[in-house]
Amino acid sequence: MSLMAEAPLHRRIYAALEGRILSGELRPGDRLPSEHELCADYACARMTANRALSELAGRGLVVRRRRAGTFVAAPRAQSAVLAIPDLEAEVKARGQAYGYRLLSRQVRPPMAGDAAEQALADGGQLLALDCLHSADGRPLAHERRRIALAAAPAAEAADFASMAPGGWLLRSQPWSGAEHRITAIEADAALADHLGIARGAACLAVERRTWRTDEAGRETGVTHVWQVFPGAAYDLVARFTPGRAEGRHG
Amino acid sequence: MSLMAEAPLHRRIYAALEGRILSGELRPGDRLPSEHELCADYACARMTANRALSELAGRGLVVRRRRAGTFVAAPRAQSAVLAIPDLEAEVKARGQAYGYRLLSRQVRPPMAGDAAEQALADGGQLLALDCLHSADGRPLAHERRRIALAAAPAAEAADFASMAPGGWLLRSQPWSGAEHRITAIEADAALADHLGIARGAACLAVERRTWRTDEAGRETGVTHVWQVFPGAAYDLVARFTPGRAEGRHG
DNA sequence: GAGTGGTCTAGACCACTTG
DNA sequence: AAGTGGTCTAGACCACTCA
Repeated sequence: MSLMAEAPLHRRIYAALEGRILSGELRPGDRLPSEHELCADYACARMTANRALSELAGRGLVVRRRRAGTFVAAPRAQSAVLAIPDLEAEVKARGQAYGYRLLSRQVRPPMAGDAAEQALADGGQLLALDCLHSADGRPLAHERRRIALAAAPAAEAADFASMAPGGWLLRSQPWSGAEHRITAIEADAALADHLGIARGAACLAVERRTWRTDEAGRETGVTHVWQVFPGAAYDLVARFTPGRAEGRHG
Repeated sequence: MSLMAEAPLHRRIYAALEGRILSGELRPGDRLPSEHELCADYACARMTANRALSELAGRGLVVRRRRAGTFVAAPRAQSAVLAIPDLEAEVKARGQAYGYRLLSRQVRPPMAGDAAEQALADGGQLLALDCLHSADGRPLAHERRRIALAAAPAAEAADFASMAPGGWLLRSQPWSGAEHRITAIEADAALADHLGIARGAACLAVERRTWRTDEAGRETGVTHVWQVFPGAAYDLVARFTPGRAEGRHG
């Protein structure tokens, strides 16, 4: 029935096995055909069958064990690909006018009581920015940004009065890992004022920590940001598939 | 210096190239060595170099174009792997006592005004559940669950008075895709009562839609759930790496 | 001990695309 | 037209581990 007969053989094998797993015909713990059996079934070389099975394993749908065989992976994990967009690109992609305003800028050492700043700067200087993003003139997010100047010295000369730090960092600073924390908070007086909402209104807060790993495997903090969105104005959307998360960005 | 000399060759090639990208030595748009050049550099067969480059492409770090070559991918996308755990497993993993209570259960057709229910049931019957999850006796989440009985007929006989529907569905119902929507809301009177918080308090709301794709590529809705967490009691954490998202679930 | 997956080789043909 | 990646073959040796 399918018009996909032109697909590469390794992909057809992959798709056939994936279909049997996703449909429930093969259940967690069930054994898949061995590479040898697939070679016979599809009249192909072992590398071709291997590639299909390896890709299933890479996506977490199956587990491969020497001597034992290939098995459908455990109860499918709940992991999702969450798109956390660059705000400027996101707003423009929706056809709205993007606005940006720098509220404050300081170069200073980390504050004594702030563990996050201490961890980021590790004794060095910090660039501390507060700024506001808007879409079609309506406040979209308040951003509290900290950049470790030891890791990104060029940030000190960058013109963050006219350019949001997120996009600049993304374009110019390599990074190797990051962590998000998403939570709901109530707007305090300052946030309510900046975002034009009632004090106590529910907001979505996204905290992001970004680091770089050097050759020796040591992690160096690059930036730390808290973005707060009015709850009514912003959703985060995540798509996911069984097993290891998979998705396109863009 | 590294003690990783025992790693497979394709992985060493992969790691070397990944390091040059993540360190910033190779910048977006830069060209990587061709497969032929890597063969010469590492004294290996072309398939081995191909595997390293293919894996980089699979993770979104590079883009490969015939005749042109392999290039560092565009400005690294902001996509993260978000772990959205099965609540029971998550609570128990934290060493807390998990509690579950069914608040209401109905088998009925979709409600006239509810587009989400219409889309899920498509004329068929619906199992509508409201329930409450708790950790160490404190309310953790209110769950409003809808299950399409056409897609999961076994749900009608399942004992959701003593067992949360999420885990049962995950274990017994195959699925092929899902979508999350995360937002901040203020607790209404009923939510405040169930969760033991003040009316108007900020809450994290996670809406999840899960579907199954059949052989013909048609999507059939399986379940739709809204989970609401007290903002102060729950965070979602996402980890990510440049390019295509990658992560472990567990 | 036998069968599995993990890796690798040294070729091959093809499609595509770009210089 | 030439060089690139995409795919595939028909072998090979090894490590592991389960029966």
